[in-house]
Amino acid sequence: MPRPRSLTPDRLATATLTVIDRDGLDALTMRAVAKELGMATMSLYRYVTDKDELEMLVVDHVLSGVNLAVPPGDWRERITELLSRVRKQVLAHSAVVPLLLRHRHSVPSSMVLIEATLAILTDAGFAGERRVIAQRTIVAFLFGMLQNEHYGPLSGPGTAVMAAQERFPLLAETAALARDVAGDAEFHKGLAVVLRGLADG
Amino acid sequence: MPRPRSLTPDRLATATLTVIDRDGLDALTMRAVAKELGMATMSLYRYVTDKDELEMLVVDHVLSGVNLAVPPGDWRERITELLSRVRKQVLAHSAVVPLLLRHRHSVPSSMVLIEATLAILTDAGFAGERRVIAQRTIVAFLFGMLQNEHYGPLSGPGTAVMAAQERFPLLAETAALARDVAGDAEFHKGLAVVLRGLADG
DNA sequence: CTCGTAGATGTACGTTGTACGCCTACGTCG
DNA sequence: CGACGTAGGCGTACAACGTACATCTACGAG
Repeated sequence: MPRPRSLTPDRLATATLTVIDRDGLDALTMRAVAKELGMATMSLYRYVTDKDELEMLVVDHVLSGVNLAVPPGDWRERITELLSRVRKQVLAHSAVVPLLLRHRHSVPSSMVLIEATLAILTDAGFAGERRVIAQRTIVAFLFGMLQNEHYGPLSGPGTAVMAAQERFPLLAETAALARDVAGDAEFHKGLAVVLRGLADG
Repeated sequence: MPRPRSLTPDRLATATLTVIDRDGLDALTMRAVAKELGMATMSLYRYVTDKDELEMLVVDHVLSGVNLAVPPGDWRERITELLSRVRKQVLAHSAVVPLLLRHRHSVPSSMVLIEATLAILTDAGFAGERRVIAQRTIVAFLFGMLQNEHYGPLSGPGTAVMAAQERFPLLAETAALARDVAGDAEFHKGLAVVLRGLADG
């Protein structure tokens, strides 16, 4: 009846994502988002109950950008395609990774994502507890790997430090090798391991 | 020469962990830790440069509690034993999980843990890039699964919500099944999948 | 006993999330 | 077409946080 809303959840999520992408996660404050939208800080609270809900909006927005319609084919290729799309979408906004890890269980789009994964698995003959384990293992790998890539990329300084550790010879040797492994290759080869294990189970 | 230090890093980490275990992660403030130690807030800064370093101290302390001397035997059993110990140790302080995810790449004890894993893998004949992938995949699984268990345990309310989703039939069916899967079983069966995939590679 | 050094502390400031109360613009109804 | 009630928008204010800074103090070495 009264004054209409001037913001959509999507617009709010987009503005928040803009702030994060431009200035980093530390710069994500209610004041910064409000300024980005050209409105007063407290006005945001007409749309979210607190900052956590704003963060969930962003996470949901990012995950919603993934195209879930993977072409038919071998189930392993389909899972690989789906997860690659998620990874690509996430890496396009890498500063949101910490938020993703925290809120992925609470956003609607993650249910959509899980349903898509389960559809592929079901098509491939997975059922019952075996499907539960498959689903959870795949998701654990996906987000574990995103975490690896975000906090400790093989090409990053951490690997260099490890390569110089005389106290840990295997670590040093492995880290030296790892510096030449691209993130893409790491992800796909790791995923291949998981999928092979699923196929043989 | 002058006044000796009254705190060891270990004592600082223990006090911090006490606060976290007792009052939760939100209650982790410099003031709370100082009170726990019976000293002034600013005194902590003689031992850490900022709060992040305090958090790393805790993470390192927790991971250091893992006994890395796994008995000889089949490499898959050895990896399973090692990861189970890490998991057990972490679940004994489950409120630190978010800190663990954030800081695990920056603490010394994680290098020790990686070295131990690499030793088992090397014994089993893993080498070169294959060992790099194996290591990273195992770690991704471990922390991805801990994340799963912490933020969205199969026995938790999230699963109940999913089981009631009419819009997502597969999700609902799978979630209903999942409620009966214990965390232990989930972890071990998922790990078995990963290890099988590694063996066949 | 004295002294220099580094540990311990108290105060204070800037930043954050957000509770609260007021003002205002709009859709609806007379 | 005008008055009204409702919900959106906003400004102020506050408590809690991390931590910079200046000061005081207790100890080991001489």
